[in-house]
Amino acid sequence: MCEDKMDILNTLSPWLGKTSKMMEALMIVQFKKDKLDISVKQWLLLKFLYIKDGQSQNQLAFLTNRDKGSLARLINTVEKKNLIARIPSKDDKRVNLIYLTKKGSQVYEASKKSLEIVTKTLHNKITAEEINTTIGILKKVIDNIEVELKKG
Amino acid sequence: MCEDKMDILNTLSPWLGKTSKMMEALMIVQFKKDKLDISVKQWLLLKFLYIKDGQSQNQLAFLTNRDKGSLARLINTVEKKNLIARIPSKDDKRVNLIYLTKKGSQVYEASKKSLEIVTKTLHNKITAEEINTTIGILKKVIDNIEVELKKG
DNA sequence: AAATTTTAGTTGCATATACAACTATTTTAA
DNA sequence: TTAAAATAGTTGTATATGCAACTAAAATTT
Repeated sequence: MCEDKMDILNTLSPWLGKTSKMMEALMIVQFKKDKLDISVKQWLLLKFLYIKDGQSQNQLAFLTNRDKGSLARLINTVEKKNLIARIPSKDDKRVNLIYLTKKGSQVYEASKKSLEIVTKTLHNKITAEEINTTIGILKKVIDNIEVELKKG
Repeated sequence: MCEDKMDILNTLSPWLGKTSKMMEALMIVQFKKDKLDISVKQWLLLKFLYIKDGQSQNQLAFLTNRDKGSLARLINTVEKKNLIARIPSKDDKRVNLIYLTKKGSQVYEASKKSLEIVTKTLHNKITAEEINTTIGILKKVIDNIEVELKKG
């Protein structure tokens, strides 16, 4: 049956990349239609802040799976657009707490409508069970990698 | 049952990104262990050329799901390492045909061992059927997006 | 055959990323 | 309590990406 010939790197991996890229493209198209001048990565940052305001850069780097340096620059970009603000923590002078500005909050609220449309497109002919199944398998892949990377 | 609350953007999407990122990290670690001085994107380019040598930049951009400008620069980087060479096509003076150099071929051959190790790690507790299921669902997502993007 | 359109590739610009070296501050240990 | 180690964030460097404007060449129209 040749089941052992299956190879995640040659089969699954390209589809993961393509799906991510196309989902991002679709979101960008919708954001542009709705006159939202933000990228998907910027949007994701707003989303985490909308859920919980005043998080440190470190926490946000963890949540967004990003290098802290990379996150610092993403924050620079979004801060220049006046969507977020860095407020130094009083408890720990090393820490910046990041807050949504009024404008940032408004932009995120506005993005919800765009995302609803995108979500509707994505879900055609796909069940919640299928999504859960997929996530379960991806978690197993991630777990395998984490175990391996911890070995050193 | 709340099945209708499922949302690909909030649930599946982060896992796609995280899995891709971690697979890439694992490959980089293995490449470094094996003294291979290439990135995963560079490796992918070599892979497509190893399968079929002498492809145009346009073809390679399509295969790797990249913008042609982005691919041109990726080729610059890999060409500087003397792993590939641009050869102007004689039939069509606009076209560059990209060939693996001897060194490029050797590097790709060497990478196979690294990839075998990575593949072994990834496949722990995962069946071929699960991989196929996942790919099937991702294809449905991609199909939904393609239909939507073609609408304009 | 000349004019137009399409195609292949390059380049400028903005965004995004990882890694490593660095500063400043806080925590832990001696 | 001073020295060492850990932590938060910034910055330099290299890689990578998309979009749009551009050049050169080929294909199509007229």
